Amino acid sequence: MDRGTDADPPTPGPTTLHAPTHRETLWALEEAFGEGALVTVFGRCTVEYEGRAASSLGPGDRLLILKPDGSALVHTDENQSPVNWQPPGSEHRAAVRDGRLRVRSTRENPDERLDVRFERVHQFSGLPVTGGRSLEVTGSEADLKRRVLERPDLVEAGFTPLATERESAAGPIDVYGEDAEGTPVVVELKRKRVGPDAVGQLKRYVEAVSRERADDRSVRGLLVAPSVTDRARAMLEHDGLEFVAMAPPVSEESAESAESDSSSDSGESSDPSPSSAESDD
Amino acid sequence: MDRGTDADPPTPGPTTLHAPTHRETLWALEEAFGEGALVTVFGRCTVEYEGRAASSLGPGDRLLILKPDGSALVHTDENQSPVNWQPPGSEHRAAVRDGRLRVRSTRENPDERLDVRFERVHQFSGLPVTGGRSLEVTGSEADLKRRVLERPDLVEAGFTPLATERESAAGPIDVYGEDAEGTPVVVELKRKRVGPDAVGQLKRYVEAVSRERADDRSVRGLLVAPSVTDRARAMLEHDGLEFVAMAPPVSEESAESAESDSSSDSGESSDPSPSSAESDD
DNA sequence: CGTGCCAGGTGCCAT
DNA sequence: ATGGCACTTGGCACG
Repeated sequence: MDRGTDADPPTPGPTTLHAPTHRETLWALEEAFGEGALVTVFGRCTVEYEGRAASSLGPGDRLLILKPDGSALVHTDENQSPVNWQPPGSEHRAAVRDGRLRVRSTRENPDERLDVRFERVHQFSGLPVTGGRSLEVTGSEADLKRRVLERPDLVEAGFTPLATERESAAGPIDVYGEDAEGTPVVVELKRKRVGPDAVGQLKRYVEAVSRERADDRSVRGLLVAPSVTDRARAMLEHDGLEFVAMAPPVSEESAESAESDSSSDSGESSDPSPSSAESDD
Repeated sequence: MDRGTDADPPTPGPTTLHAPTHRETLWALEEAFGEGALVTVFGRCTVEYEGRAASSLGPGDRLLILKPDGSALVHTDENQSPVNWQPPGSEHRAAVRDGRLRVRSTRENPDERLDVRFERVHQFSGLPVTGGRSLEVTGSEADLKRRVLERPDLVEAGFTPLATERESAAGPIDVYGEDAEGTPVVVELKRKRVGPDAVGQLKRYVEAVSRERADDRSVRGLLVAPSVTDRARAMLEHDGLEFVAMAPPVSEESAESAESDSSSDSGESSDPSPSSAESDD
Protein backbone atom coordinates (compact mmCIF):
# COMPACT_ATOMS: atom_id res chain seq x y z
CA MET A 1 0.00 0.00 0.00
CA ASP A 2 1.10 3.59 -0.59
CA ARG A 3 1.82 4.26 3.02
CA GLY A 4 5.19 5.94 2.72
CA THR A 5 5.07 8.11 -0.39
CA ASP A 6 5.51 11.87 -0.33
CA ALA A 7 2.49 12.75 -2.47
CA ASP A 8 -0.72 13.57 -0.63
CA PRO A 9 -1.06 11.01 2.10
CA PRO A 10 -4.09 8.92 1.17
CA THR A 11 -4.04 7.13 4.49
CA PRO A 12 -2.46 9.27 7.19
CA GLY A 13 -2.63 6.32 9.53
CA PRO A 14 -4.11 6.10 12.99
CA THR A 15 -3.44 8.70 15.65
CA THR A 16 -3.37 7.32 19.16
CA LEU A 17 -2.94 8.97 22.54
CA HIS A 18 -2.43 7.07 25.76
CA ALA A 19 -3.89 8.51 28.97
CA PRO A 20 -4.10 11.97 27.41
CA THR A 21 -5.18 15.06 29.28
CA HIS A 22 -8.63 16.31 28.48
CA ARG A 23 -7.10 19.21 26.62
CA GLU A 24 -5.01 16.88 24.49
CA THR A 25 -8.07 14.81 23.71
CA LEU A 26 -9.92 17.97 22.73
CA TRP A 27 -7.19 18.89 20.25
CA ALA A 28 -7.03 15.41 18.83
CA LEU A 29 -10.80 15.25 18.45
CA GLU A 30 -10.84 18.48 16.52
CA GLU A 31 -8.08 17.35 14.21
CA ALA A 32 -9.60 13.92 13.66
CA PHE A 33 -12.99 15.41 12.83
CA GLY A 34 -11.34 17.77 10.39
CA GLU A 35 -9.73 14.84 8.62
CA GLY A 36 -12.98 12.96 8.47
CA ALA A 37 -11.59 10.23 10.66
CA LEU A 38 -13.48 7.82 12.87
CA VAL A 39 -12.76 8.48 16.52
CA THR A 40 -12.67 6.05 19.41
CA VAL A 41 -12.39 7.21 23.00
CA PHE A 42 -11.88 4.70 25.75
CA GLY A 43 -12.21 5.84 29.33
CA ARG A 44 -14.20 6.06 32.52
CA CYS A 45 -17.40 7.93 31.84
CA THR A 46 -21.06 8.45 32.57
CA VAL A 47 -23.72 8.70 29.89
CA GLU A 48 -26.94 10.68 29.82
CA TYR A 49 -29.49 10.61 27.04
CA GLU A 50 -32.67 12.55 26.54
CA GLY A 51 -34.87 12.66 23.47
CA ARG A 52 -37.31 10.05 22.20
CA ALA A 53 -36.85 8.53 25.65
CA ALA A 54 -34.44 9.27 28.48
CA SER A 55 -31.72 7.20 30.08
CA SER A 56 -28.87 7.41 32.53
CA LEU A 57 -25.78 5.26 32.87
CA GLY A 58 -23.47 5.33 35.88
CA PRO A 59 -19.67 5.45 35.83
CA GLY A 60 -17.64 2.78 34.07
CA ASP A 61 -14.97 2.12 31.46
CA ARG A 62 -16.53 2.17 28.00
CA LEU A 63 -15.70 2.66 24.37
CA LEU A 64 -17.12 5.71 22.61
CA ILE A 65 -17.13 5.72 18.81
CA LEU A 66 -17.71 8.91 16.87
CA LYS A 67 -18.17 8.57 13.13
CA PRO A 68 -17.64 11.35 10.61
CA ASP A 69 -21.26 11.01 9.46
CA GLY A 70 -22.46 12.08 12.90
CA SER A 71 -23.12 8.70 14.42
CA ALA A 72 -22.13 8.10 18.02
CA LEU A 73 -21.92 4.74 19.80
CA VAL A 74 -21.24 3.86 23.43
CA HIS A 75 -20.22 0.24 23.86
CA THR A 76 -19.73 -1.76 27.03
CA ASP A 77 -18.03 -5.13 27.19
CA GLU A 78 -21.18 -7.01 26.35
CA ASN A 79 -23.99 -7.08 23.85
CA GLN A 80 -23.90 -6.47 20.17
CA SER A 81 -25.87 -3.25 20.32
CA PRO A 82 -24.51 -0.10 21.93
CA VAL A 83 -25.78 0.82 25.39
CA ASN A 84 -26.30 4.37 24.14
CA TRP A 85 -26.01 6.00 20.75
CA GLN A 86 -26.87 8.85 18.46
CA PRO A 87 -27.99 8.41 14.85
CA PRO A 88 -26.12 9.66 11.77
CA GLY A 89 -26.52 13.36 11.11
CA SER A 90 -25.97 14.34 14.71
CA GLU A 91 -23.46 17.01 15.66
CA HIS A 92 -20.61 16.15 17.96
CA ARG A 93 -19.05 18.73 20.27
CA ALA A 94 -16.49 18.32 22.99
CA ALA A 95 -15.64 20.53 25.91
CA VAL A 96 -14.06 20.37 29.31
CA ARG A 97 -16.45 21.15 32.14
CA ASP A 98 -15.80 20.71 35.83
CA GLY A 99 -12.62 18.83 35.11
CA ARG A 100 -14.37 16.27 32.92
CA LEU A 101 -14.31 15.87 29.18
CA ARG A 102 -17.85 16.15 27.93
CA VAL A 103 -18.67 14.86 24.48
CA ARG A 104 -22.13 16.01 23.50
CA SER A 105 -23.93 14.75 20.43
CA THR A 106 -27.16 16.45 19.44
CA ARG A 107 -29.65 16.40 16.62
CA GLU A 108 -33.02 17.92 15.83
CA ASN A 109 -36.16 16.25 14.54
CA PRO A 110 -36.45 14.55 16.80
CA ASP A 111 -34.71 16.68 19.35
CA GLU A 112 -32.33 14.50 21.28
CA ARG A 113 -29.04 14.77 23.06
CA LEU A 114 -26.37 12.39 24.21
CA ASP A 115 -23.84 13.44 26.83
CA VAL A 116 -20.77 11.34 27.56
CA ARG A 117 -18.74 12.72 30.45
CA PHE A 118 -15.25 11.32 30.83
CA GLU A 119 -13.72 11.48 34.24
CA ARG A 120 -10.60 9.99 32.67
CA VAL A 121 -9.55 9.05 29.16
CA HIS A 122 -7.43 5.91 28.86
CA GLN A 123 -6.97 6.02 25.13
CA PHE A 124 -7.87 8.16 22.15
CA SER A 125 -7.67 7.03 18.53
CA GLY A 126 -8.38 8.76 15.26
CA LEU A 127 -8.82 6.18 12.52
CA PRO A 128 -9.02 7.08 8.84
CA VAL A 129 -11.69 4.62 7.81
CA THR A 130 -12.09 4.37 4.05
CA GLY A 131 -12.95 1.90 1.39
CA GLY A 132 -15.95 0.09 0.06
CA ARG A 133 -19.14 0.33 2.03
CA SER A 134 -21.26 -1.59 -0.44
CA LEU A 135 -22.37 -4.94 0.83
CA GLU A 136 -23.81 -7.75 -1.23
CA VAL A 137 -26.42 -9.72 0.63
CA THR A 138 -28.24 -12.83 -0.52
CA GLY A 139 -31.01 -14.75 1.14
CA SER A 140 -33.22 -11.70 1.57
CA GLU A 141 -36.91 -11.34 0.92
CA ALA A 142 -36.04 -9.72 -2.41
CA ASP A 143 -34.34 -12.97 -3.43
CA LEU A 144 -37.43 -14.89 -2.44
CA LYS A 145 -39.55 -12.54 -4.52
CA ARG A 146 -37.31 -13.04 -7.54
CA ARG A 147 -37.65 -16.75 -7.09
CA VAL A 148 -41.43 -16.55 -6.98
CA LEU A 149 -41.58 -14.38 -10.09
CA GLU A 150 -39.23 -16.68 -12.00
CA ARG A 151 -40.97 -19.87 -10.91
CA PRO A 152 -44.58 -19.04 -9.97
CA ASP A 153 -45.37 -22.74 -10.32
CA LEU A 154 -43.41 -23.28 -7.10
CA VAL A 155 -46.10 -21.30 -5.35
CA GLU A 156 -48.92 -23.16 -7.03
CA ALA A 157 -49.54 -24.73 -10.41
CA GLY A 158 -51.31 -22.17 -12.54
CA PHE A 159 -50.41 -19.16 -10.41
CA THR A 160 -49.78 -16.02 -12.47
CA PRO A 161 -48.12 -12.96 -10.88
CA LEU A 162 -49.65 -9.70 -12.07
CA ALA A 163 -47.89 -7.07 -9.96
CA THR A 164 -45.42 -6.53 -7.16
CA GLU A 165 -45.75 -3.93 -4.44
CA ARG A 166 -49.32 -3.47 -5.57
CA GLU A 167 -50.92 -0.69 -3.58
CA SER A 168 -53.89 -1.34 -1.35
CA ALA A 169 -55.70 0.53 1.39
CA ALA A 170 -53.75 -1.53 3.91
CA GLY A 171 -50.34 -1.04 2.30
CA PRO A 172 -48.24 -2.48 -0.52
CA ILE A 173 -48.78 -6.14 -1.42
CA ASP A 174 -45.60 -8.15 -2.05
CA VAL A 175 -46.93 -10.15 -4.99
CA TYR A 176 -50.41 -9.91 -6.45
CA GLY A 177 -51.69 -12.34 -9.03
CA GLU A 178 -54.37 -14.86 -9.87
CA ASP A 179 -54.70 -18.60 -9.74
CA ALA A 180 -55.63 -21.05 -12.50
CA GLU A 181 -59.31 -20.15 -12.11
CA GLY A 182 -58.61 -16.43 -12.31
CA THR A 183 -59.24 -15.85 -8.61
CA PRO A 184 -57.17 -12.98 -7.17
CA VAL A 185 -54.29 -14.09 -4.97
CA VAL A 186 -52.51 -11.93 -2.41
CA VAL A 187 -49.02 -13.24 -1.59
CA GLU A 188 -47.04 -12.12 1.42
CA LEU A 189 -43.38 -13.14 1.46
CA LYS A 190 -41.22 -13.73 4.52
CA ARG A 191 -37.60 -14.79 4.42
CA LYS A 192 -37.79 -16.71 7.68
CA ARG A 193 -40.18 -18.46 10.01
CA VAL A 194 -43.12 -16.25 10.78
CA GLY A 195 -45.39 -15.55 13.71
CA PRO A 196 -48.81 -13.97 14.15
CA ASP A 197 -47.73 -10.56 12.90
CA ALA A 198 -47.19 -11.80 9.36
CA VAL A 199 -50.58 -13.50 9.34
CA GLY A 200 -52.18 -10.26 10.44
CA GLN A 201 -50.35 -8.42 7.72
CA LEU A 202 -51.58 -10.84 5.06
CA LYS A 203 -55.10 -10.70 6.42
CA ARG A 204 -55.13 -6.90 6.23
CA TYR A 205 -54.09 -7.00 2.59
CA VAL A 206 -56.64 -9.65 1.69
CA GLU A 207 -59.43 -7.70 3.33
CA ALA A 208 -58.35 -4.51 1.61
CA VAL A 209 -58.44 -6.17 -1.80
CA SER A 210 -61.76 -7.85 -1.01
CA ARG A 211 -63.28 -4.48 -0.20
CA GLU A 212 -61.98 -3.07 -3.47
CA ARG A 213 -63.84 -5.73 -5.40
CA ALA A 214 -67.60 -5.55 -5.25
CA ASP A 215 -68.10 -8.95 -6.81
CA ASP A 216 -68.61 -11.97 -4.65
CA ARG A 217 -65.51 -13.70 -5.92
CA SER A 218 -63.40 -14.40 -2.87
CA VAL A 219 -59.79 -13.25 -2.65
CA ARG A 220 -57.19 -15.80 -1.65
CA GLY A 221 -54.37 -14.99 0.77
CA LEU A 222 -51.11 -16.88 0.56
CA LEU A 223 -48.24 -16.75 2.98
CA VAL A 224 -44.92 -17.84 1.48
CA ALA A 225 -42.25 -18.50 4.09
CA PRO A 226 -39.93 -21.27 5.27
CA SER A 227 -42.26 -22.18 8.14
CA VAL A 228 -44.85 -20.84 10.57
CA THR A 229 -45.34 -21.04 14.32
CA ASP A 230 -48.24 -23.01 15.76
CA ARG A 231 -50.18 -19.92 16.69
CA ALA A 232 -49.63 -18.42 13.25
CA ARG A 233 -50.86 -21.62 11.64
CA ALA A 234 -53.99 -21.57 13.76
CA MET A 235 -54.65 -17.99 12.75
CA LEU A 236 -54.14 -18.86 9.10
CA GLU A 237 -56.65 -21.68 9.29
CA HIS A 238 -59.19 -19.63 11.16
CA ASP A 239 -58.97 -16.84 8.60
CA GLY A 240 -59.05 -19.14 5.61
CA LEU A 241 -55.55 -18.20 4.55
CA GLU A 242 -53.01 -20.52 3.00
CA PHE A 243 -49.37 -21.30 3.55
CA VAL A 244 -46.69 -22.39 1.11
CA ALA A 245 -43.31 -23.48 2.46
CA MET A 246 -40.50 -21.81 0.58
CA ALA A 247 -37.15 -20.40 1.65
CA PRO A 248 -35.10 -17.71 -0.07
CA PRO A 249 -32.52 -19.27 -2.37
CA VAL A 250 -28.82 -19.17 -1.58
CA SER A 251 -26.67 -17.62 -4.26
CA GLU A 252 -24.48 -20.07 -6.15
CA GLU A 253 -21.10 -18.44 -5.92
CA SER A 254 -20.97 -17.76 -2.21
CA ALA A 255 -21.70 -21.22 -0.96
CA GLU A 256 -18.67 -23.45 -0.53
CA SER A 257 -16.02 -22.11 -2.83
CA ALA A 258 -14.80 -19.46 -0.44
CA GLU A 259 -13.10 -21.88 1.91
CA SER A 260 -11.96 -24.53 -0.52
CA ASP A 261 -8.28 -23.61 -0.13
CA SER A 262 -7.90 -25.78 2.92
CA SER A 263 -4.49 -27.16 2.07
CA SER A 264 -2.44 -24.08 1.31
CA ASP A 265 0.63 -22.91 3.13
CA SER A 266 -0.22 -20.94 6.23
CA GLY A 267 2.65 -18.46 6.38
CA GLU A 268 2.77 -18.47 10.12
CA SER A 269 0.65 -19.47 13.03
CA SER A 270 0.57 -19.33 16.76
CA ASP A 271 0.50 -22.35 19.00
CA PRO A 272 -3.02 -23.68 19.34
CA SER A 273 -4.49 -22.20 22.50
CA PRO A 274 -7.69 -23.42 24.19
CA SER A 275 -10.17 -20.90 22.87
CA SER A 276 -8.48 -18.47 20.55
CA ALA A 277 -5.75 -17.94 18.00
CA GLU A 278 -5.93 -21.30 16.36
CA SER A 279 -4.27 -21.90 13.07
CA ASP A 280 -6.19 -24.83 11.68
CA ASP A 281 -9.60 -24.79 10.09
CA MET B 1 1.48 -11.76 30.23
CA ASP B 2 0.56 -10.19 33.55
CA ARG B 3 1.39 -6.61 32.88
CA GLY B 4 3.84 -5.72 35.68
CA THR B 5 2.63 -6.31 39.22
CA ASP B 6 1.94 -9.70 40.70
CA ALA B 7 -1.20 -8.81 42.64
CA ASP B 8 -4.26 -8.64 40.46
CA PRO B 9 -4.08 -5.38 38.53
CA PRO B 10 -7.41 -3.56 38.87
CA THR B 11 -7.16 -1.80 35.53
CA PRO B 12 -4.26 -3.08 33.43
CA GLY B 13 -4.86 -0.29 30.95
CA PRO B 14 -5.13 -0.50 27.20
CA THR B 15 -2.67 -2.42 25.06
CA THR B 16 -2.04 -0.89 21.66
CA LEU B 17 0.06 -2.01 18.72
CA HIS B 18 0.76 0.13 15.69
CA ALA B 19 1.09 -1.53 12.31
CA PRO B 20 1.81 -4.87 13.95
CA THR B 21 2.72 -7.99 12.05
CA HIS B 22 0.01 -10.59 11.77
CA ARG B 23 1.90 -12.75 14.23
CA GLU B 24 2.09 -9.93 16.76
CA THR B 25 -1.62 -9.31 16.38
CA LEU B 26 -2.24 -13.00 16.94
CA TRP B 27 -0.33 -12.91 20.21
CA ALA B 28 -2.03 -9.77 21.37
CA LEU B 29 -5.46 -11.16 20.51
CA GLU B 30 -4.82 -14.25 22.55
CA GLU B 31 -3.65 -12.27 25.53
CA ALA B 32 -6.49 -9.78 25.33
CA PHE B 33 -9.08 -12.56 25.14
CA GLY B 34 -7.47 -14.22 28.12
CA GLU B 35 -7.82 -11.04 30.12
CA GLY B 36 -11.43 -10.60 29.10
CA ALA B 37 -10.65 -7.41 27.27
CA LEU B 38 -12.53 -5.81 24.43
CA VAL B 39 -10.48 -5.89 21.25
CA THR B 40 -10.45 -3.44 18.38
CA VAL B 41 -8.60 -4.15 15.16
CA PHE B 42 -8.31 -1.47 12.53
CA GLY B 43 -7.00 -2.39 9.12
CA ARG B 44 -7.61 -3.17 5.49
CA CYS B 45 -9.83 -6.19 5.24
CA THR B 46 -12.53 -8.10 3.42
CA VAL B 47 -15.56 -9.57 5.15
CA GLU B 48 -17.56 -12.68 4.35
CA TYR B 49 -20.64 -13.81 6.17
CA GLU B 50 -22.74 -16.89 5.79
CA GLY B 51 -25.56 -18.07 7.99
CA ARG B 52 -29.09 -16.75 8.26
CA ALA B 53 -28.22 -14.95 5.04
CA ALA B 54 -24.95 -14.49 3.17
CA SER B 55 -22.95 -11.39 2.35
CA SER B 56 -19.66 -10.28 0.95
CA LEU B 57 -17.77 -7.05 1.45
CA GLY B 58 -14.81 -5.99 -0.66
CA PRO B 59 -11.51 -4.57 0.60
CA GLY B 60 -11.40 -1.43 2.71
CA ASP B 61 -10.18 0.05 5.98
CA ARG B 62 -12.60 -0.84 8.75
CA LEU B 63 -12.85 -1.22 12.48
CA LEU B 64 -13.40 -4.68 13.91
CA ILE B 65 -14.62 -4.96 17.50
CA LEU B 66 -14.45 -8.24 19.37
CA LYS B 67 -16.19 -8.37 22.73
CA PRO B 68 -15.40 -10.87 25.47
CA ASP B 69 -19.01 -12.09 25.39
CA GLY B 70 -18.52 -13.31 21.84
CA SER B 71 -19.97 -10.38 19.95
CA ALA B 72 -18.21 -9.20 16.80
CA LEU B 73 -18.81 -5.93 14.98
CA VAL B 74 -17.42 -4.60 11.72
CA HIS B 75 -17.87 -0.85 11.39
CA THR B 76 -17.24 1.39 8.40
CA ASP B 77 -17.06 5.17 8.55
CA GLU B 78 -20.81 5.57 8.26
CA ASN B 79 -24.03 4.34 9.76
CA GLN B 80 -24.86 3.58 13.31
CA SER B 81 -25.21 -0.15 12.75
CA PRO B 82 -22.30 -2.37 11.82
CA VAL B 83 -21.92 -3.46 8.22
CA ASN B 84 -21.33 -7.02 9.45
CA TRP B 85 -21.53 -8.64 12.83
CA GLN B 86 -21.87 -11.75 14.92
CA PRO B 87 -24.15 -12.02 17.97
CA PRO B 88 -23.00 -12.62 21.56
CA GLY B 89 -22.08 -16.21 22.31
CA SER B 90 -20.04 -16.64 19.18
CA GLU B 91 -16.52 -18.00 19.26
CA HIS B 92 -13.68 -15.94 17.93
CA ARG B 93 -10.58 -17.50 16.43
CA ALA B 94 -7.67 -15.94 14.65
CA ALA B 95 -5.12 -17.42 12.32
CA VAL B 96 -2.75 -16.43 9.57
CA ARG B 97 -3.62 -17.90 6.22
CA ASP B 98 -2.07 -17.00 2.89
CA GLY B 99 -0.32 -14.04 4.42
CA ARG B 100 -3.52 -12.55 5.76
CA LEU B 101 -4.81 -12.40 9.31
CA ARG B 102 -8.15 -14.17 9.40
CA VAL B 103 -10.46 -13.54 12.30
CA ARG B 104 -13.28 -16.04 12.22
CA SER B 105 -16.30 -15.82 14.46
CA THR B 106 -18.70 -18.73 14.50
CA ARG B 107 -21.76 -19.86 16.36
CA GLU B 108 -24.30 -22.63 16.17
CA ASN B 109 -28.09 -22.50 16.27
CA PRO B 110 -28.30 -20.90 13.92
CA ASP B 111 -25.12 -21.99 12.21
CA GLU B 112 -23.35 -18.92 10.99
CA ARG B 113 -19.84 -17.71 10.36
CA LEU B 114 -18.16 -14.38 9.95
CA ASP B 115 -14.73 -14.16 8.34
CA VAL B 116 -12.71 -10.96 8.48
CA ARG B 117 -9.50 -11.22 6.48
CA PHE B 118 -6.94 -8.53 7.13
CA GLU B 119 -4.49 -7.80 4.39
CA ARG B 120 -2.89 -5.36 6.76
CA VAL B 121 -3.49 -4.28 10.37
CA HIS B 122 -3.00 -0.59 11.09
CA GLN B 123 -3.75 -0.75 14.77
CA PHE B 124 -4.62 -3.26 17.46
CA SER B 125 -6.04 -2.38 20.86
CA GLY B 126 -7.00 -4.46 23.84
CA LEU B 127 -9.27 -2.47 26.12
CA PRO B 128 -10.24 -3.64 29.62
CA VAL B 129 -13.85 -2.51 29.56
CA THR B 130 -15.50 -2.73 32.95
CA GLY B 131 -18.09 -0.99 35.07
CA GLY B 132 -21.83 -0.60 35.24
CA ARG B 133 -23.83 -2.00 32.38
CA SER B 134 -27.23 -1.28 33.89
CA LEU B 135 -29.14 1.43 32.11
CA GLU B 136 -32.21 3.22 33.40
CA VAL B 137 -34.63 4.13 30.65
CA THR B 138 -37.82 6.12 30.97
CA GLY B 139 -40.45 6.89 28.39
CA SER B 140 -41.03 3.25 27.49
CA GLU B 141 -44.27 1.43 26.91
CA ALA B 142 -43.98 0.07 30.45
CA ASP B 143 -44.16 3.65 31.73
CA LEU B 144 -47.25 4.24 29.64
CA LYS B 145 -48.80 1.11 31.06
CA ARG B 146 -48.10 2.22 34.62
CA ARG B 147 -49.73 5.52 33.79
CA VAL B 148 -52.84 3.83 32.45
CA LEU B 149 -53.14 1.58 35.50
CA GLU B 150 -52.69 4.49 37.90
CA ARG B 151 -55.08 6.77 36.07
CA PRO B 152 -57.54 4.64 34.04
CA ASP B 153 -59.82 7.67 33.84
CA LEU B 154 -57.29 9.18 31.43
CA VAL B 155 -58.21 6.41 29.03
CA GLU B 156 -61.92 6.86 29.53
CA ALA B 157 -64.22 7.80 32.39
CA GLY B 158 -65.40 4.60 33.98
CA PHE B 159 -62.72 2.36 32.50
CA THR B 160 -61.60 -0.39 34.87
CA PRO B 161 -58.45 -2.40 34.15
CA LEU B 162 -58.83 -6.08 35.00
CA ALA B 163 -55.58 -7.63 33.79
CA THR B 164 -52.33 -6.93 32.02
CA GLU B 165 -50.66 -9.24 29.54
CA ARG B 166 -53.90 -11.18 29.44
CA GLU B 167 -53.48 -14.21 27.24
CA SER B 168 -55.52 -14.64 24.09
CA ALA B 169 -55.40 -16.88 21.06
CA ALA B 170 -53.74 -14.03 19.19
CA GLY B 171 -51.17 -13.23 21.85
CA PRO B 172 -50.89 -11.29 25.11
CA ILE B 173 -53.13 -8.21 25.52
CA ASP B 174 -51.42 -5.16 27.03
CA VAL B 175 -54.34 -4.07 29.22
CA TYR B 176 -57.69 -5.80 29.45
CA GLY B 177 -60.64 -4.27 31.27
CA GLU B 178 -64.20 -3.11 30.99
CA ASP B 179 -65.94 0.19 30.48
CA ALA B 180 -68.64 1.84 32.60
CA GLU B 181 -71.29 -0.43 31.07
CA GLY B 182 -69.28 -3.56 31.74
CA THR B 183 -68.34 -4.07 28.11
CA PRO B 184 -64.96 -5.76 27.64
CA VAL B 185 -62.21 -3.42 26.45
CA VAL B 186 -58.97 -4.50 24.80
CA VAL B 187 -56.26 -1.84 25.11
CA GLU B 188 -53.10 -1.86 23.01
CA LEU B 189 -50.37 0.52 24.11
CA LYS B 190 -47.74 2.13 21.91
CA ARG B 191 -45.10 4.54 23.13
CA LYS B 192 -44.97 6.47 19.87
CA ARG B 193 -46.95 7.31 16.75
CA VAL B 194 -48.31 4.15 15.20
CA GLY B 195 -48.99 2.80 11.74
CA PRO B 196 -51.13 0.02 10.32
CA ASP B 197 -49.25 -2.73 12.10
CA ALA B 198 -50.46 -1.64 15.52
CA VAL B 199 -54.06 -1.45 14.29
CA GLY B 200 -53.75 -4.95 12.93
CA GLN B 201 -52.35 -6.12 16.25
CA LEU B 202 -55.26 -4.58 18.16
CA LYS B 203 -57.75 -6.03 15.73
CA ARG B 204 -56.30 -9.51 16.17
CA TYR B 205 -56.67 -9.28 19.92
CA VAL B 206 -60.23 -7.94 19.73
CA GLU B 207 -61.28 -10.71 17.40
CA ALA B 208 -59.63 -13.32 19.61
CA VAL B 209 -61.52 -12.08 22.66
CA SER B 210 -64.75 -11.83 20.68
CA ARG B 211 -64.41 -15.46 19.65
CA GLU B 212 -63.85 -16.46 23.26
CA ARG B 213 -67.14 -14.91 24.25
CA ALA B 214 -70.21 -16.58 22.86
CA ASP B 215 -72.55 -13.77 23.88
CA ASP B 216 -73.44 -11.08 21.44
CA ARG B 217 -71.93 -8.35 23.54
CA SER B 218 -69.38 -6.63 21.36
CA VAL B 219 -65.77 -6.22 22.49
CA ARG B 220 -64.25 -2.78 22.26
CA GLY B 221 -60.73 -2.22 20.98
CA LEU B 222 -58.79 0.79 22.13
CA LEU B 223 -55.46 2.00 20.82
CA VAL B 224 -53.56 4.21 23.25
CA ALA B 225 -50.65 6.06 21.64
CA PRO B 226 -49.40 9.60 21.10
CA SER B 227 -50.81 9.71 17.57
CA VAL B 228 -51.69 7.64 14.51
CA THR B 229 -50.95 7.89 10.80
CA ASP B 230 -53.74 8.64 8.34
CA ARG B 231 -53.87 5.11 7.04
CA ALA B 232 -53.93 3.71 10.55
CA ARG B 233 -56.79 6.04 11.45
CA ALA B 234 -58.74 4.90 8.41
CA MET B 235 -58.21 1.29 9.40
CA LEU B 236 -59.32 2.04 12.95
CA GLU B 237 -62.55 3.61 11.73
CA HIS B 238 -63.25 0.85 9.27
CA ASP B 239 -62.81 -1.79 11.94
CA GLY B 240 -64.78 0.06 14.57
CA LEU B 241 -61.77 0.51 16.80
CA GLU B 242 -61.04 3.54 18.93
CA PHE B 243 -58.04 5.74 19.59
CA VAL B 244 -57.00 7.66 22.69
CA ALA B 245 -54.10 10.07 22.45
CA MET B 246 -51.63 9.54 25.28
CA ALA B 247 -47.85 9.64 25.48
CA PRO B 248 -45.61 7.89 27.98
CA PRO B 249 -44.75 10.19 30.88
CA VAL B 250 -41.27 11.59 31.39
CA SER B 251 -39.68 10.81 34.71
CA GLU B 252 -39.37 13.75 37.05
CA GLU B 253 -35.75 13.54 38.10
CA SER B 254 -34.13 13.21 34.70
CA ALA B 255 -35.68 16.22 33.07
CA GLU B 256 -33.81 19.48 33.53
CA SER B 257 -31.72 19.09 36.65
CA ALA B 258 -28.84 17.37 34.88
CA GLU B 259 -27.70 20.47 33.06
CA SER B 260 -28.52 23.13 35.61
CA ASP B 261 -24.85 23.80 36.42
CA SER B 262 -24.48 26.19 33.53
CA SER B 263 -22.37 28.77 35.31
CA SER B 264 -19.59 26.76 36.88
CA ASP B 265 -15.89 27.10 36.26
CA SER B 266 -14.78 25.24 33.17
CA GLY B 267 -11.31 24.16 34.13
CA GLU B 268 -9.98 24.45 30.61
CA SER B 269 -11.30 24.71 27.13
CA SER B 270 -10.14 24.85 23.58
CA ASP B 271 -10.66 27.77 21.26
CA PRO B 272 -14.10 27.60 19.73
CA SER B 273 -13.76 25.94 16.35
CA PRO B 274 -16.43 25.94 13.64
CA SER B 275 -17.96 22.56 14.20
CA SER B 276 -16.30 20.83 17.09
CA ALA B 277 -14.57 21.25 20.40
CA GLU B 278 -16.66 24.12 21.71
CA SER B 279 -16.54 25.04 25.34
CA ASP B 280 -19.83 26.83 25.82
CA ASP B 281 -23.25 25.30 26.19
C1' DC C 1 -34.88 -23.48 23.69
C1' DG C 2 -38.80 -21.60 20.90
C1' DT C 3 -42.68 -17.98 20.78
C1' DG C 4 -44.05 -13.45 21.00
C1' DC C 5 -43.25 -8.54 21.27
C1' DC C 6 -41.05 -4.04 22.47
C1' DA C 7 -37.28 -0.94 20.84
C1' DG C 8 -34.63 5.80 21.81
C1' DG C 9 -35.13 -0.08 17.15
C1' DT C 10 -32.06 1.12 12.18
C1' DG C 11 -32.10 1.45 7.36
C1' DC C 12 -34.21 1.69 2.74
C1' DC C 13 -37.15 3.52 -0.37
C1' DA C 14 -41.61 5.32 -1.59
C1' DT C 15 -44.80 9.45 -1.79
C1' DA D 1 -39.99 15.14 5.88
C1' DT D 2 -43.35 11.25 6.62
C1' DG D 3 -44.93 6.73 5.84
C1' DG D 4 -44.70 1.89 5.44
C1' DC D 5 -41.87 -2.21 6.03
C1' DA D 6 -37.77 -5.48 5.92
C1' DC D 7 -33.91 -6.74 8.96
C1' DT D 8 -28.28 -11.90 9.69
C1' DT D 9 -33.28 -7.06 13.18
C1' DG D 10 -31.46 -7.23 18.82
C1' DG D 11 -33.00 -7.91 23.34
C1' DC D 12 -36.13 -9.51 27.03
C1' DA D 13 -39.50 -12.19 29.41
C1' DC D 14 -42.17 -16.17 29.65
C1' DG D 15 -43.85 -21.01 28.71
